[in-house]
Amino acid sequence: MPMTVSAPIARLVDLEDSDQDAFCSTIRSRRRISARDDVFKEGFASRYISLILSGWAYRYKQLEDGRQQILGFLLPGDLTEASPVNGYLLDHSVGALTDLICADISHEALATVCLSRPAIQKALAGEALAMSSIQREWLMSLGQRTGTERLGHLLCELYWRLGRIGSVQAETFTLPATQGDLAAALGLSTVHVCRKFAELRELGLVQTSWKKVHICDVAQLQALSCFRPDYLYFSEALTGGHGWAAHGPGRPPAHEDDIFSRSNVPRCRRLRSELEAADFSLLRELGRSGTSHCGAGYSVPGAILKAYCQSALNCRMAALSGCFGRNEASTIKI
Amino acid sequence: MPMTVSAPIARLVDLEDSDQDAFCSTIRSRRRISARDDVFKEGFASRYISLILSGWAYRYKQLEDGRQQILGFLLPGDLTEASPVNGYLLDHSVGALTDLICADISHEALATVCLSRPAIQKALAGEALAMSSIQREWLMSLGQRTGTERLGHLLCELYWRLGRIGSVQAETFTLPATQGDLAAALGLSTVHVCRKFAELRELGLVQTSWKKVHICDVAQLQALSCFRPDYLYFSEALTGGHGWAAHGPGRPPAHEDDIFSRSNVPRCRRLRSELEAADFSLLRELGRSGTSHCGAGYSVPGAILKAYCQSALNCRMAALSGCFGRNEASTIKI
DNA sequence: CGCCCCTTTGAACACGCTCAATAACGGTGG
DNA sequence: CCACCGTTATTGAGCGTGTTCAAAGGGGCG
Repeated sequence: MPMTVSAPIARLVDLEDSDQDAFCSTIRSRRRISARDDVFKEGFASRYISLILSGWAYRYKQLEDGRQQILGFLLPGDLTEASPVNGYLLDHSVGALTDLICADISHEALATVCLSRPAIQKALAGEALAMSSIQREWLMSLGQRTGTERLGHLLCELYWRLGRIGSVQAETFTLPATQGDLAAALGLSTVHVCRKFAELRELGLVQTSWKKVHICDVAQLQALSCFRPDYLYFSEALTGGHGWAAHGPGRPPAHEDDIFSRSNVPRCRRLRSELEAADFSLLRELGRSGTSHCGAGYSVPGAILKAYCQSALNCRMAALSGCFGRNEASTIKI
Repeated sequence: MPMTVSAPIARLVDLEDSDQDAFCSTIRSRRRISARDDVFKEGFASRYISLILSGWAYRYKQLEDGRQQILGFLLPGDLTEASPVNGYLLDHSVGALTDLICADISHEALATVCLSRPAIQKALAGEALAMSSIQREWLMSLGQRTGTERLGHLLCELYWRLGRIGSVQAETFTLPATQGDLAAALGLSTVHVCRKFAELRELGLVQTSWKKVHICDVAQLQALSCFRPDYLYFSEALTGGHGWAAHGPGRPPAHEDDIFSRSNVPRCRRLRSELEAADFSLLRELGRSGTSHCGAGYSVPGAILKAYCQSALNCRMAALSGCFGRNEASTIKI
């Protein structure tokens, strides 16, 4: 079966090729879902399990009066459910945070494969364990952690989970969730999430720009949030790996074939607003100054700028590195 | 295998006799655990699953600085885990809220039985589903519900779950958790739980006395708490049964062979403090007044008093009905 | 009888919320 | 290239829910 399917699941569960093939054979069809549409709706009977191939989704529940709680985020490679039980009524909905592509797996096919492939059965049980564990950690957050800790903890969780699937570069990742979404997840108001983001920024722990989050000091952010990666059940975490180092260089870069690429298009205005006078003098050294179509600015070879950003000499600019297109050879105009 | 084992599991999962026997054959040993001791400790490898035979337990997690969050309550008939995955490190602890008796089940034996008994496999999957669903509902509570709603919702959850196993009589159940425990579960302070209990009492929705909770108006309490029993995955709930009526008369009374019986010993002082002048005149009609060993008081045949209380003519006294010993023939001295 | 745990109550305070206004940004159509 | 629109982010002020600290009372249990 197609590469694009086996890639996400391979990252998640360490299956052999033959098991991966068996798993992929259970896929019935693929769906493309628009951002903010529902993948599954509460109250409906569960008819199949979906594997997220690209994009983000979120589990949520709603009260009659409209209050909404996000119960967890689903990243590429995640399953909407981890046990092939057919027909029960869903107690929560799953919505698409971004446009997304997912593969639908019938319960029956998966159950059958589980019988002949104990490795898959075990992988699913492990998935269920991890999902459940993350839910418990969220309970811990909502019940005991302060606003700052909650936000920091969520960022750490996403940092690790995204790192696992190769979607963190230079300590920076894309966060398609709005502050309103984060508020619904953290049990806070939108305004408060904004303030807590500002606090983390002032502490020098994170930097944000246009749906990108840069973690300046992972260790310190984790300490502040009482975050310990054990509960995610990553082998890297258990063997003492720490942060980026554990999933960095060795892995292939993320295969961004989803809608994220849309927000990767560099926008002149956005980039320029992030830069200060000091940065422009540095840029002048890197490239050749000139006048771009965005007005007065600088044309810098993408590869050079990217290398410069990733050197992390300038922390704030590193946060921008994710904004550049994948084609490093092209010239970036700023 | 012994009745005392099959009874709780039979209530939980609707298994045939032969399946129940198979399930019971997986039980390795029984343990007796003192209140506030741990059944399982976070960080240790999972070596077996425990079935609670009597008493209450609770899942919890702790932060380094001591903050503690209760993640859920385990009632008689509940399993500490619902998937026979061996050897992973536990991400949370399970503590004994009361003295408790539990049966230990080895992962291997259970996994083997699951292969030959699909009904058991399915029952376990259903258990996992229900546990997970309750966790999600708790996330909803902690994230979105106000203090009053949270407390009300928890009481409703316990009312239904206890009713399912026959531990609710006359809309009244034993609640061994202290207000401090409830606070740790609801993400509130002990003081606030106390105040919210007072609020529910003033609203005439519940009544409390010595570890007993009486729900005066289930429907109204559920409405106040945005509680809908669907998520518990009880067939009674799904078929439209409502409250006590669904699990009442037909079922055998709870077999209270646990430490709850300790708090069932009627204490003169306690009972008398709950009564008012009007009650004493009623008591005089029911029994014969006299002088008990607790000072001036009344001797009332237990059966008569119990019947009186259960008639629910006097709501407040109904709350006391659970305080009487099981031997209805004996005379209660008040 | 005395100790200790649990509950209850009061007062001051803080975290987080609501309301409201403004700014920033992306997308769209002219 | 620009103006406009809807969404998202930011900031301020006032307020309310829930917290902390402290003290007193009730009840079980040794």
